[in-house]
Amino acid sequence: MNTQTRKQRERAAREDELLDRAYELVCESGLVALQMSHLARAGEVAMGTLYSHFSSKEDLLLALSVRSSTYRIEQIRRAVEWQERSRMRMLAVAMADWMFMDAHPHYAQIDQYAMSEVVWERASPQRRQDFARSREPIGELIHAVVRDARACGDLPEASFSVEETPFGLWTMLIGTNQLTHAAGLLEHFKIDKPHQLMVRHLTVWLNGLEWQPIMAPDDKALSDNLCSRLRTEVFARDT
Amino acid sequence: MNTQTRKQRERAAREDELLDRAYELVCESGLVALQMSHLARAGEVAMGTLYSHFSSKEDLLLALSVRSSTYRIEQIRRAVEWQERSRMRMLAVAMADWMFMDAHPHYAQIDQYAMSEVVWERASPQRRQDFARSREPIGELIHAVVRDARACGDLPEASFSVEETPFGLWTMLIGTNQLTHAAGLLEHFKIDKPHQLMVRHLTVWLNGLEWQPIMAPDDKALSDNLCSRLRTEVFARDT
DNA sequence: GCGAGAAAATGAATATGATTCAGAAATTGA
DNA sequence: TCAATTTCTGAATCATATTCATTTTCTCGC
Repeated sequence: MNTQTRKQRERAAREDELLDRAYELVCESGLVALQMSHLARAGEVAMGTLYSHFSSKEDLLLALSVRSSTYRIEQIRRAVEWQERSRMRMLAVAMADWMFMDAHPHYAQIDQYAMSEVVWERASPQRRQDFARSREPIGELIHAVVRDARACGDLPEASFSVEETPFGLWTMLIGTNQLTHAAGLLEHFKIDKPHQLMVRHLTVWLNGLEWQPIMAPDDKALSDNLCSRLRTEVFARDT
Repeated sequence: MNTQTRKQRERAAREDELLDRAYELVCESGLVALQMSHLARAGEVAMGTLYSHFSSKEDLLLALSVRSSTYRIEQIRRAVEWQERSRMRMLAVAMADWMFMDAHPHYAQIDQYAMSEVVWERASPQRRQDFARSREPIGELIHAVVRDARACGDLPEASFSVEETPFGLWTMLIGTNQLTHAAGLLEHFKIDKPHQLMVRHLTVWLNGLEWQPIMAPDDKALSDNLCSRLRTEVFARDT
């Protein structure tokens, strides 16, 4: 435990502190209004120090997105560890993500913005790699569910590799999130509750994969029931 | 045909001209490098004139996205008018969109960026409405396919309304596009050809809807065949 | 504990680029 | 033709991200 590491730890702690402050600022006045000088003031550091942590504003935003992974992972882990059949757990993963975004709309917004090429390209390569790595555990958790499902025969062997299987879920989650952020657009197309609708389409998709037990996508009671069970059994006592 | 309308037409023509130039600039040096002053120079107008057309840079970007609708619609119309069973046409819609994005990656990028809250919020309310309206025909085209499918019994009556039915397709398209723009991320998760993979997941989803005739998602030959038939029969002689 | 050298922090100055607006030019209508 | 109105102009302004010459703090051999 030499000096070097202590310094590094302190530095990491401050970076975390700065990200906390940045997130607070976003919550207070919105992502559009986030300014580096405000963050420097809020974090009680000079501009130069701020820039020694984040190579650009975009780098900071991607760092925020990296940070959100921790919370997401925690939610998803609970969903995956639920004592239920694999298909329910898969659906729970989607709900976990949704509940995360519902509880932290600003993270949802930042995540979406960070993945636009404009931000992605201006962030440092290091940060981009951090981002990819920070999401790895989510992949692993979900892949484990796929493997379980295959092992117990709930999910037939298909041409999809384990890695390819969750792609449909992933794109629906991201697509729904993106549509949600264009205020007024979904209303225009008579889409009322995008997340609920997404869950129904996920049910359709799971049926298409022949993931047992097959469910009726119009079983609203089941979906509501699942949702409330998740809230009480899996995500109890959360923010 | 009084003076007023002629003037309005001229104004609209210039706006179109400016959008042409803006798109060219994006193609030449990228979205990140797009500058209002460059556009003013390229379009041979003063800054003030530029701002009389677009209330902000973000407004311009959303206008570009609106403009891309025209091209998208043309592609999708062809797909929808294809002389095939409804399910094939639905898949063709997705491919049309993909082919559009493949042929115009910069529009794909702009569309995605424009739908981030940061851009969306800073664009004028008028432009946002224009955007929603510009996408309406796409909705109508797709809804027509759903109605056809229902009418001829290819798609069973389900709890989804006609408007709700394409949501799964829509989110997969948007989600795939977004993931594609975060360079390196998909590679990190061992996803090789996102668009092809998306088509396979769409097949799964269509199967889940019980949209006849049911197809095997792993039928690579079929997917490739569909793709090449589309190219020759539907989108022949395109950019 | 002391001081030279290295590392880190500072924030005023700079740079970039979006946006404005007072005046110039063009158009309209009597 | 010309006063009123509309449109256009681009230099000036403003907002902010980013830099870097100085100052401060830390490290370590003596």
